[in-house]
Amino acid sequence: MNESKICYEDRRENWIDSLRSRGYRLTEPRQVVIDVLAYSSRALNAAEIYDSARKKYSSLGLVSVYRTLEKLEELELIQKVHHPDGCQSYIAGFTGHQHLLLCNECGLTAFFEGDDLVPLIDNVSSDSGFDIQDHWLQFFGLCSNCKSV
Amino acid sequence: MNESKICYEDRRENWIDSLRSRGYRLTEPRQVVIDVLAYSSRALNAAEIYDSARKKYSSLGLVSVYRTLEKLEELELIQKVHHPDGCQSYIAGFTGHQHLLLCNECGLTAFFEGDDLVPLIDNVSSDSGFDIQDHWLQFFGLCSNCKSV
DNA sequence: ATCCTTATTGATAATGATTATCATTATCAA
DNA sequence: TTGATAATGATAATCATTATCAATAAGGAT
Ligand SMILES: [Mn+2]
Ligand SMILES: [Mn+2]
Ligand SMILES: [Zn+2]
Ligand SMILES: [Zn+2]
Repeated sequence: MNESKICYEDRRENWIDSLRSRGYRLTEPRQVVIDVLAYSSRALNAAEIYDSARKKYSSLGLVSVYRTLEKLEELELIQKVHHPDGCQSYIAGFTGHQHLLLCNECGLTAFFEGDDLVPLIDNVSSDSGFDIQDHWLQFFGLCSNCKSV
Repeated sequence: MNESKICYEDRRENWIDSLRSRGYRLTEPRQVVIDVLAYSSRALNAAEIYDSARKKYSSLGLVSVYRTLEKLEELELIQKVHHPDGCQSYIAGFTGHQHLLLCNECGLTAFFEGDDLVPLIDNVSSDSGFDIQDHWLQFFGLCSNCKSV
């Protein structure tokens, strides 16, 4: 039994439930977009999702991809991924306090947690006079597959 | 004597010297763009720079703003600032190992250093199998002016 | 100081990504 | 099954950025 497959399936169910409980209708365009993104381990932009989802549902319109992304982002089920060469791709949203880890080679995305920035934030606060409210932290590197090639 | 003014003036000189030593000509469009950005404590996008620089040089073309930004970025004198609502604005580049601190209210940008992420990077590396090469760290909050209002 | 080469410019058109419009279709509660 | 209307795909519009090109101006050579 594949552990990660179960996780992806749960994610798909959760996204669909969230849409429905918000009163949004469950349509085929939304389903195929969700099927692509909920199972992806890489961040995908609208065009990539469109290409992939059309293999299952060829009459899908690109505009519906944008509209579905908008809904999923509004419900905080997905989030934009910022990257040196583009900030318009999406991946599943964080659960709890997590940050992103991105493979520079294949784009694989992973989450990590356990950062403790409190001492640094205290120092920077008193040095700068800022009241620091949020932080972005993101790691880049090579995933285990790509580093061994 | 104003300390920060001297710093901005040095930055301006440095950018102009860098352009010239790279063989680029020193033109009025480039000078007014540099004058805006080198003295700015907020990240600015092309349109904002255009509006501001035209007050000094009204025949400036928007395209020349883009072209100048391209050159300055190529020379690593400026850098893009990623922000929840836009990633096309620029600020002076880092000197050494620095990170950004942004005011959510007025956009004031400051630099900080002194982060030590090595222990975290070691943990995440062994947990994930990634070879971590780079990191992005950015703080958001309220600057000393905005927090007291 | 005057030429001359050519990098640079601004006006304009083209591109590409995202968003708005609208008649048609499909969802889902009644 | 029906009906109100949310959602769709086709299409057009918008917006930011990039490409084209003839005219201009920077700056080294004379
Ligand atoms: Mn954190
Ligand atoms: Mn750092
Ligand atoms: Zn990889
Ligand atoms: Zn970004």
